[in-house]
Amino acid sequence: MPFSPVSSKVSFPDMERDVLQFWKDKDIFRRSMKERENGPIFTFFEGPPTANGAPGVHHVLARVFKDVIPRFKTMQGYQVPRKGGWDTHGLPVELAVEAELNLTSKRDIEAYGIAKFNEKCKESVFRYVQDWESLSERIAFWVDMDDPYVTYSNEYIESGWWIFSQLWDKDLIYQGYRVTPHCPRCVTSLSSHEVALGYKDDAEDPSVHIKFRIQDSETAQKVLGEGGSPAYLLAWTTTPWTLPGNTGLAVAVGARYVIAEGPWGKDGGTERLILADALTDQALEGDYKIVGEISGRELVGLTYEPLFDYAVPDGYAGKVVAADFVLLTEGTGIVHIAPAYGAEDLSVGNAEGLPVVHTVNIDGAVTDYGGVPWAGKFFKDADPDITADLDERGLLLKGGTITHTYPFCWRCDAPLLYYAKESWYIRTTAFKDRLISANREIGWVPEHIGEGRFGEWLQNNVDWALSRERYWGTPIPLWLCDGCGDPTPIGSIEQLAGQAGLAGYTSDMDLHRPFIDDVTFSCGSCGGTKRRIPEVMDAWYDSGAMPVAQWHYPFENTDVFEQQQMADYICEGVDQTRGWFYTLHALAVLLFDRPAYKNVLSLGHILDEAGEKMSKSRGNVVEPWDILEARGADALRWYMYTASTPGNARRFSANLVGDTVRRFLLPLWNTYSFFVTYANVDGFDPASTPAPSLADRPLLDRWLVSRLQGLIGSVTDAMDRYEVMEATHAIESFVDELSTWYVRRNRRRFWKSDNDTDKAAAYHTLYEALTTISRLLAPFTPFVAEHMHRNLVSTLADDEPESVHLAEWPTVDDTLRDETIEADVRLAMRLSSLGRAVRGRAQIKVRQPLQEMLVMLPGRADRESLARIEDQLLEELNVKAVRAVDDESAFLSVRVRPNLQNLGRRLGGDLPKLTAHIEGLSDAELNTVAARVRDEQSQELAGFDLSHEDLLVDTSDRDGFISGAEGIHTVALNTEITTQLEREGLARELVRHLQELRRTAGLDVSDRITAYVSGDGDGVAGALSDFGDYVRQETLSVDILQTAPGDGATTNTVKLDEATVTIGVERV
RNA sequence: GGGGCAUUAGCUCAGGUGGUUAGAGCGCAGUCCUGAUAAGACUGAGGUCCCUGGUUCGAGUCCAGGAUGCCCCA
Repeated sequence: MPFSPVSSKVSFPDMERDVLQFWKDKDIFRRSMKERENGPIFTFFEGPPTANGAPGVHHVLARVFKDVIPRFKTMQGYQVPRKGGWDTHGLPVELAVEAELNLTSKRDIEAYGIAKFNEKCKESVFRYVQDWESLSERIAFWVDMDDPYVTYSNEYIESGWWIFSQLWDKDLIYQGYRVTPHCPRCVTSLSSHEVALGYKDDAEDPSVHIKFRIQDSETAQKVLGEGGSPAYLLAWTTTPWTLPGNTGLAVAVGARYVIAEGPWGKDGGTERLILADALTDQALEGDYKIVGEISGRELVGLTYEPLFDYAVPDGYAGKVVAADFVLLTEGTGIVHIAPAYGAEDLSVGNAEGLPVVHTVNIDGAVTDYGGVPWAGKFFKDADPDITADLDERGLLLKGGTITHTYPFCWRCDAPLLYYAKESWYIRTTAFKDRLISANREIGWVPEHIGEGRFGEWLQNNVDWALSRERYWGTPIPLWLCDGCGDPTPIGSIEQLAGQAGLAGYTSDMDLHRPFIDDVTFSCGSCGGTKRRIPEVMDAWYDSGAMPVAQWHYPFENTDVFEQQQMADYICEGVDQTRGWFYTLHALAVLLFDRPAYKNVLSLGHILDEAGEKMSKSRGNVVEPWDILEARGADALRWYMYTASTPGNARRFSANLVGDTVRRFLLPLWNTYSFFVTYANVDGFDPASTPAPSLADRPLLDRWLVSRLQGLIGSVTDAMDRYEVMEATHAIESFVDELSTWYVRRNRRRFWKSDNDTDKAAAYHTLYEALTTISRLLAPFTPFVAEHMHRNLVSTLADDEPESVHLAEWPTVDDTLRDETIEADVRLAMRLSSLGRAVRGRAQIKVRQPLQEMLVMLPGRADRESLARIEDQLLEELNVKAVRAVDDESAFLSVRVRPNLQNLGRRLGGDLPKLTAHIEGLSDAELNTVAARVRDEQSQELAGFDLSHEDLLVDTSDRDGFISGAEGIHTVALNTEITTQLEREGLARELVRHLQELRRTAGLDVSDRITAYVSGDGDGVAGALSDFGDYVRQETLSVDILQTAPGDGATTNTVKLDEATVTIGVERV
């Protein structure tokens, strides 16, 4: 027995566990890389997960897509190193530990002790590492986990330092302001997630319209024209406390503004106000008139007197600037800008050179500038004082209150303020154009992300705020002199150790806070002491540094780094667009002037069965382990690949994965099991049974061989384009045709008793298909592919690879392709389907033979095909003859239509003329036209010269005929049943019952029997007299006795053609 | 508020470059097959391709606007 038996009853999870054990025993993963050592390198970057939480289904999604491409490339001969990694730093880790320790603020953390706190963080990040590793193994995600990079290691940090010093040397690091949501009571920044927790819809705030007096200037005169009364810019705000920090006003350049004149002076005198035309009704009351009109563009560049002079630089004049966020739906179309207290304010301010002026301390108290009466008050409490002061000075147009949405601290309920803090930046905007052009070198799947989400993001690039006032992260390697402020960036441990006057350093120290904070050295310029700035890096910096830092470059592994510095392929969820995809890209462009990766697959999110986001709070999270236990990893993987375009969000449930098993894995397995069962019965050994040459094989064999070559081509092509779904869909339809057409149509060839060339051809053909499929499937469903390969290939010959994952990817042999045969079989399938439909409509079951099927085919090629597929149709549809007819007019009416694909472009607007002409033709005329088309002759219609390809001919049923048509093909059945046909039908019926009885009797398929048939009616006797040999042959009956069954027989009573018949079988 | 995606059969989803009668799986109804057999095959019903307008001889497909849902960023 050449092959291990394969039961059609299979537990995929059990089978997979065996395969896993085999991989482990034989070290297949490592060998799959080792054996390609001399192949070209295909570089994959693993985006590191954080192991402080358990992996979920969405991680499985990412990991199976990460896995499939490297497996494919490995089989193509590439060496695909896959270094694993762990992301270990960052705010989420800190927040989890904070919650665990019941700490609620940075003050708490510092009281607890940074060293102890960071120790807890470090412990927590590998809490679920076991889960991650076992899940990865179970789903066959092959990645090197023996030597992963870990972002908290000193080596990794040191590489991060090196990158920092490189950027510093290129003058790409600077200190600036960054606006963050800030709680004045907790004295801490909040993450966006925390901010989202604390919004209140019913916050009541002041709503004030403020007048900014325009300074006299040439520009002002030109814009405003002549006018005696003072002119003001009118702005609106809900945060009067920010007004002392105002350094600019923003307008919309495209909008129309007006000059309104009215009695708005302190003593009722006439004043002129400028505001957006669209908002005059909303903002102004009482008598006023419009005296002029100005475009927003003209306003830009005007200057105005600051409302308060105590905080702004001496002699500073406010500037009118352009901004795209100015709304014309509320306010005045002129927006008050305080760069210290708003993110948009700050970005406009940075772009326009507006100073950042703080008037509130970090604890929320108004700064004491000496003499401000409201100094020291809580910032919100100063609103009335400020408003009153402005009113006093005639700068308040109107005051009031508004109820709107405002964020509060989710912990202490204090109103948040958006507060500009000093922060360290990477000047990515200096490379904006290069970031954009480098992006064009990247292959995005789906394509739209590159131009859309990612491209837009790069277009709107702002400098990367690098520093975090936190604890558990890569310390920023910048030391400043406490005397003169002179900076020293540190690019390596060696450099640090070599500093003069070094203190607090030991060679084996942990580079994290707080230890690194104690390392100081002397300032070369002034003799002062240099201390590290307290901030740590944004954790995204770590992940973006991964191509460099995973190798501890440039301190080690320079050769490896140079080989693998640019990824051929990366893959993550779409949420990484502005995360890892960006930080990789930004650092690569800034450091190396090239993209970090050549191809990127961006995956959509996983939703639950109802289309809702999966989350713990909703309780709709599907556990990957449950599915793996029930259906297996191949099923889960195949579902991920086939269910939807990878970039789209997809719904997910255990049921959907179950469908995959039924639809794909079981038919595949059954085909495999079928082959093995009969190959073992016949002792078929592919090595010792000579393979008949292709020319000696029947048409269906040549079809399958050709079809298989086509499949290899399309799967390879799709995978080269990273179109995983396209590749898997192609395999799916092949397996479907293999199972439902090839195997079904050829079953007899496998179970007949002669061991002839035909049988050898069948075995070899199916064997080649199954072994090729196992290789094509290896990247997608590595388990079932392995099982098939090992059983069908490895065990037979020592020189065959012992694992499918060590085998080579199949390549197309064009000499085996035959388009004609593929067209033949497509036609056979289509005509069979039509024939069955006709039988269904006529209510004549396939078991009943019929005399004749008429087939009307339009093209010469199809008519030639028919001759080659005739025998398939006879058998499949159980008819005695298939006849091609030229003239279907007896049972069909003809329809002629213009071929739009040809004529649309050629005739354009004249097309309706032709359509109308054809519609007006009589049946006879249509038949003439159709006949010419069929003979492939050209003709003239409605004045147009038309070739046979310009017209399409098809048909529809006439009353009283049973026929079926699909597209251009039509079949009709002769439904007359003669006595002979009826007897043959009965014989087949009898065979079926006897076969069933054989099975009930538990007989082996090769057992010979005596059959008994007795009962009333002479139909059966007639059938046996005409078709007794046929029945004997089919049922392996030595004798058919028309008597009551003997004692040893298994019997049954069945209805045969109205008659009741007792049948029996007995082994001889 | 900005950007991106999605919306196609009861459900889950496919549908290069615009082209004739819009497909698959599941479910449903019916039938068949019977040496893959607690499997399998086929047929059928089922569609306002989210809405409105535009471009075009022709729009599920291209353009504009809108609706709903999701994601990212404010």
